[in-house]
Amino acid sequence: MKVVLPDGSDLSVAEGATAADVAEAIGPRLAKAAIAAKIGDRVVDLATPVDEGDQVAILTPSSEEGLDVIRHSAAHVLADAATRLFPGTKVAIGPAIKDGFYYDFEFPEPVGEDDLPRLTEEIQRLLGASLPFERREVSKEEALALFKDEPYKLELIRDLPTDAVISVYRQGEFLDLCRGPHVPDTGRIGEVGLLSVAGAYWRGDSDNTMLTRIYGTAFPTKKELEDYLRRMEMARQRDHRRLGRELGLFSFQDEGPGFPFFHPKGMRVVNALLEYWRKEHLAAGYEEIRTPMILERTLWEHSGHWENYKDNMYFTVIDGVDFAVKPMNCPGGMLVYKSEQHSYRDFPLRMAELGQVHRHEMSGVLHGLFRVRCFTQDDAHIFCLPGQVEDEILGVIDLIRRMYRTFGFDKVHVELSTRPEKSIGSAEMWETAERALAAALERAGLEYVLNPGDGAFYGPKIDFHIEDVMGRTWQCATCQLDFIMPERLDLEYVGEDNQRHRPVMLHRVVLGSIERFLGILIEHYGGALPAWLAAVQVVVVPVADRHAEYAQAVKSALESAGLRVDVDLRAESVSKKIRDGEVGKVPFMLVVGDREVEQRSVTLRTRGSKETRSYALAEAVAFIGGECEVPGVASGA
RNA sequence: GCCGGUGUAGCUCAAUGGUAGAGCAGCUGAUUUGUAAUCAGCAGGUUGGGGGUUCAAGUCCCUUCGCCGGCUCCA
Repeated sequence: MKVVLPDGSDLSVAEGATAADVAEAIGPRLAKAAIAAKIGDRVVDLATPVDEGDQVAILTPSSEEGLDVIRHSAAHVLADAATRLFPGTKVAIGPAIKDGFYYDFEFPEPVGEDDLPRLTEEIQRLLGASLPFERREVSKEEALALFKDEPYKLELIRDLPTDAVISVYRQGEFLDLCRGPHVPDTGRIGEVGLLSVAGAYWRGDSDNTMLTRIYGTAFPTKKELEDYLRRMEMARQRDHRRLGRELGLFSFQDEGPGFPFFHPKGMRVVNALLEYWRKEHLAAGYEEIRTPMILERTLWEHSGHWENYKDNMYFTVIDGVDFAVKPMNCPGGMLVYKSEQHSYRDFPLRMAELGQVHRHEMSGVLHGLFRVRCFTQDDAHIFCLPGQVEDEILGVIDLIRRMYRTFGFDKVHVELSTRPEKSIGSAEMWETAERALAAALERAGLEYVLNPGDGAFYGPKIDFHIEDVMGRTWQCATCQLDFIMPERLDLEYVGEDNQRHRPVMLHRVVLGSIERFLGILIEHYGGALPAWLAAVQVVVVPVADRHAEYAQAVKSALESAGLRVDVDLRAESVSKKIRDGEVGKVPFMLVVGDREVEQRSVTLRTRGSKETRSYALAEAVAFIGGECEVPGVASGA
């Protein structure tokens, strides 16, 4: 009989052959590397028989799918080790995930990070034993009997549809309910490392039991595992919380959990970022407004926030009247809109607001600048005619992509989120809004993923995810279409027909949260921000005290050009000052000594490079000034 | 919020239940330095807060606060 290989060629194999036989027939090296196979779209065990005409691909650990198989198998070995070391342990689930795997357990005694070395040792012993993975298909009754002492497995089995094929895998002493596939034996898993222990609810529901989750990862070779651990360590080195402190940008205090404090250098960066932001928004036809932090409760009741968002809001009482601290800027922006009459001729009206919002996040989710309780949204509300909606969305998409490219975020992936359970407005309104967003995406030629039920409570949204240098993705920009709040807050405009109409409103952010975006940038650049964003752009390094006066003159010249400059007058060696400048991620350092004083010049050293170059002072100011120029469209000046 | 971990000087970390220490940073002084750490000295602490056990607590117990990791990528 014949099977079809991925390159389209046919391969003859004996009747009753398995995927492993196919691998063998292709070549001994492939057979050795093979860990699973793909028949059609199905990933299967190597022991799976193939049929006449099947599309067969052999999986090795070098593919994503192959890695998933070895990691999922590693999870089973972890469960084997855990149940051996801690008798009485109940097992839950253990899938492969991005970059690794986990397994959830209910242990009879507390198990923590300290137990990982023992578990790792046991895993290594099991890997060395090359225990075969044996698959068996069983009836539901048999499955229930096999797992009678495993409450979580029983729950899973009971939830399976009646016609489901139930398979179990055994390796060593460990039997697990599992769809598979797995590697042929534990000797084929490669190198396994356990990473961390954490709590996790059974099925992610906080009403359920808290289980102990052990995270790990597996790679075909020790080298790859070590590379991975090194990359993790690199990401740890780039942690914005650490860099933020070391670079003196911001801090967190016990007195304000989740509320960041920005220090002078942090504000320099924020202000540079906002300068860029304002340039882009001015050019894109936005006006800027600012609305109050605290507004009356009744407003939030009208807008629907009270009903849908009050668990995340902070409240206060002023002169016996209930007020709320704003968690979003839209109602305030809409009051600005309502403060005067509008004509269709005003549209589209683009009102931006760098609005600081407060949201009561659960204490356990706070995380540096990434998840805070107080942040600045680069918000805007666009009021327009129904017929202008698509063009406005396209304009927003264009602005988002242009601004992201400035930071090297060239890859963007897009999601369209639809009506959530908790929401307001009629079904028709939602349908119209969802269709409009989809249409704009089609016109922009952007591919997107549908994310049902993840929209805001007042309307569907398009989310933009960026990818940083370490391959992590972040949702930042969002563009939401809202027919509902204009209705609830009774917004109007006078149309061409001299009648009153309801405007359509778009909510959108580009950077999302200024604080979070800064955190992303810090990690993306490893603290070495582009010169235009750097808190200190230039350090002037006098060689000896007698050069201090000239160094100050150099500083003044640079500052006159609008640059952020420090001069290092400490009685330290040049080497020490250079080192501190490098550690401080300063883009440019200017060394001035006898030579420079005499020639009215400077010697420039650029961050990360040992090479130096001499400039006349005026040339240096022009050059560095150019390098530090805030990007963006020319403001016309 | 929940589970686990953790909390010692500004930072990174030491200290069998028995006198709280080091490096860096800071300050003072000396040094005047040419591209990633000059030398010396000084100062720095209610060991997160509160309570308890003990002759004795940084260390053990309780409680509270902060921080760190995690809380469906579904056998």
